[in-house]
Amino acid sequence: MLTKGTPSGHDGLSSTEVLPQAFYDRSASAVAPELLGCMLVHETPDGVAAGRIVEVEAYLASNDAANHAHRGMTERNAVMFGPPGHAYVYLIYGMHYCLNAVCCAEGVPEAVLIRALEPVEGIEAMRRRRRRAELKDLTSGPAKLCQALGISGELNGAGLTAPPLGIVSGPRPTSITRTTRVGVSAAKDVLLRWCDAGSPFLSRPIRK
DNA sequence: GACCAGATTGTCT
DNA sequence: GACAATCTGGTCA
Repeated sequence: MLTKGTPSGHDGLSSTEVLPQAFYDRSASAVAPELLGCMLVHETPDGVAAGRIVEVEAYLASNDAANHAHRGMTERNAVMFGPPGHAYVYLIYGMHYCLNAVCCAEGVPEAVLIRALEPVEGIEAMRRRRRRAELKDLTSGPAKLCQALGISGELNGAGLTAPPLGIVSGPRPTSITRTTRVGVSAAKDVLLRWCDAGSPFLSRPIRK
């Protein structure tokens, strides 16, 4: 179970702290690198699915044409304008979901896109959802990890500080690399992607 | 391994 | 009507 605050130590997940809302109450560019090494946890009817975050991207409120909220609030991106510490889940290309952690103060639309995980718990359920056996194919992409963890549009706007969804703190990777973002056509030269340089679970190889 | 095209649908102009 | 923060399978070197 997800336990807020003090460690209680049962299944390994509850023995670590869920990141509080205050953690997200900063710029996405400050939050993003600190999410590396943390554990994304989703409690599903199938059991707990969890993975260590190895790749993230920041989307900023100002001077970032790649941000969905760049042109103002719409029905789709409204969650980004809400309070920090919530999940912004959107559908891309008509068939894939992507998960963001909303950051910054309410009214300032910034978010961190979770791009890749290292599978840790619930791996058999992930294999069933993904219909793939290979560990590297389970969560090495923003849409892959949503499918593997059973995250869909129903969780858009859900809190990240209480079940069924949460991120718990973990050890920082020893080597972090900062690069340009993947797949964006606007503002593509800014370095707003952070990777655990030693992880084999990245969605794309590290490039300059 | 690298590259390319197709799938598929909500959102925005 | 065009585009999109992607994935997958097929082809080729």
